[in-house]
Amino acid sequence: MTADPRPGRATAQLAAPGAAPLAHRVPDLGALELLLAVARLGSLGRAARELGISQPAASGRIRAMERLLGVALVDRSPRGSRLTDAGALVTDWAGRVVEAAEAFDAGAQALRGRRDSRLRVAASMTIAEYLLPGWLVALRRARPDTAVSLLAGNSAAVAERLLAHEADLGFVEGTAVPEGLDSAVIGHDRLLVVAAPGHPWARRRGPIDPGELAGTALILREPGSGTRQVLDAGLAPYGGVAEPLLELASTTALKAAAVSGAGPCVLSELAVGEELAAHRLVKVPVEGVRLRRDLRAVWPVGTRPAGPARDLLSLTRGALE
Amino acid sequence: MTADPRPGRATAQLAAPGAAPLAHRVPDLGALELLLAVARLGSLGRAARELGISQPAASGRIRAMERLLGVALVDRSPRGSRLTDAGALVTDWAGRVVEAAEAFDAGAQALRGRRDSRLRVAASMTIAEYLLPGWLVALRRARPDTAVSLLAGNSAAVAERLLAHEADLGFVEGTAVPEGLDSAVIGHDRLLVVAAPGHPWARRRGPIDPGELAGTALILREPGSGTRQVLDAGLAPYGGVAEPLLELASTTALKAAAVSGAGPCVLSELAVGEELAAHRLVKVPVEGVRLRRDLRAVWPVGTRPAGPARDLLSLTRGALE
DNA sequence: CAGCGGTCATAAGTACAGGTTATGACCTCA
DNA sequence: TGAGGTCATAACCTGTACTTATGACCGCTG
Repeated sequence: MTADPRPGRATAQLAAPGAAPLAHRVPDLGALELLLAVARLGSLGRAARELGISQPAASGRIRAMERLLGVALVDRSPRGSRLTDAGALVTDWAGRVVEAAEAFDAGAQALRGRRDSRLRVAASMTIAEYLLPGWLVALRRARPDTAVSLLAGNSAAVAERLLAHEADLGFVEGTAVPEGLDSAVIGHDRLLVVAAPGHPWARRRGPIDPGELAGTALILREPGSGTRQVLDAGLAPYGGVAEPLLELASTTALKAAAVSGAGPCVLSELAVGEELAAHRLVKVPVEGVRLRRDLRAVWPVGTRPAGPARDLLSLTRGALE
Repeated sequence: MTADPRPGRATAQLAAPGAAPLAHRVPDLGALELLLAVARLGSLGRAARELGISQPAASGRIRAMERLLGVALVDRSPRGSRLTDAGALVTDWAGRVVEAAEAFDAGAQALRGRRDSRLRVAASMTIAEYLLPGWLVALRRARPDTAVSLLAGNSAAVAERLLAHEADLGFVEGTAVPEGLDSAVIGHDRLLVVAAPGHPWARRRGPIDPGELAGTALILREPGSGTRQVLDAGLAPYGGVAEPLLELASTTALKAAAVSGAGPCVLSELAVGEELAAHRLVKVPVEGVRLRRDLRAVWPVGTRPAGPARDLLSLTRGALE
């Protein structure tokens, strides 16, 4: 991924908010996990046992977390521990962090997976980034001993792996299905125009029209990337996209630039769920242009997905609109 | 928070998947933050400087993370570091964890907030749990030096604080606006029926009807809680809700029980976004009954929200459907 | 009432992860 | 060729989080 072309600028704004690194103000994952266990089991000792640590360790960790947050989290009594009101809130927030960490873990395990793993998945970047981790968490719950390996690349690479029998199931986005593959549409992905809440476009009343979009300098992925192709095609009738404001090579960099207020940006709705919910980015409605593509599961013609591949495929069905 | 009434059972299933605690398989928050900084800045040294640590520390941490994940994450070159393909994937997953941690931090800071803070917010549990952290992250970006304090309770408690001038802005869910308060609807919340993917209801073709829902033993919040009231009211024409399968006092416990397959469960759509996306729970369509309530911002009559309260209020507008 | 089984807290000792500074190797560019 | 950037290695330090051992408290039960 290319470095941000203007290192100092966008960066400073992003790094500003907390000053001190996040890690010093947020308990570590172990502590959050422990808190969830305490909430669920109603006892420090039992929670400790579940996580494989001693009771005093658990006691100390919770206390450290309470000191860090400056709030009592659990009411200790001689017959168990219950969450305080504040503890209930904190526990829910902790749950979201742990869920994200589980998705991370599921993805990481698949990434590390050896060549001889049971289920070998090849997926396009967008799907691998935003959808697969969730599916893998679900798959691991359903089939705990399925080892998955993951290879991420573009459509051509996915097709190549499948046809070489180096992957059992593939996922691609885009309009055309590569030669030699059967496919099933499992969902759709729309491109959104988003901007920081402070940007003029965020305050507009009505939607913008394609001509205006085409005439504005945007923050975009590099030409040739999936999202860029869809945008180019969609805006071709209106003169094509204008010279980009910035061209970045990763979705993360794109979002960081947009959040920092560099300008409006176009990317997959899958990539910005969190940012929209947290109101760090705002959706800008666009009228009269359909920026949308299919998400497909693919496999070599003839070989109906079976076993774990079939399980994973059925998980993805109906998971999306 | 009530402890899970059947400690061993539901627990074992939940704890099973990874065996080893998550924290040992996922890098800590500091490492994830560092990785994001490297991705953004294109250099280990610069990332280290941004986080206030030395360059060798950053180098070592990234290396430790690569060893943990078993994958090369960055390509080091004498003129900077770029992410590998795998690194780009991991960085995106890391971004989601860090985002969740930021929301946690924003909430925690507000919770700890002293009485004399600038903006004092009182909110109902559901809003405090699922929406406020995101808004606070956004608010901190817009107004970095606004200190916020948060008090969570039921509608009556929120009203009390506002009328006693111990809070500047409140958020409540439910149909009736407490006496003496002005309000603005900022969104809606629907109750969903959800079940584990393995549950029979998850495989149904058509929607279930209210009579069947009323006749089935469900996992519910305790009577008197906001979600329970809405459900009771909605199902009253059909004979009211059946004797619950389980009655739990926290949303987290509810979800844990449902995920573990104990049975279908009814809760706010706000609470299950993650679980639905990860396919750990499945939405069960219900026909002919409207389980929905308004989410409102409230303040004492006469006192139009001003200053930071006004900022926060405007953030919430249009953030939801 | 004594004693058992459960809770949590405290204390003392150890191990290691992550930090530091100092230094060196490598590349690029003026 | 030397200056300025990159990253890696080495030796050392420190604090955190763990361990085990113990004690205080509560409630149930014989």
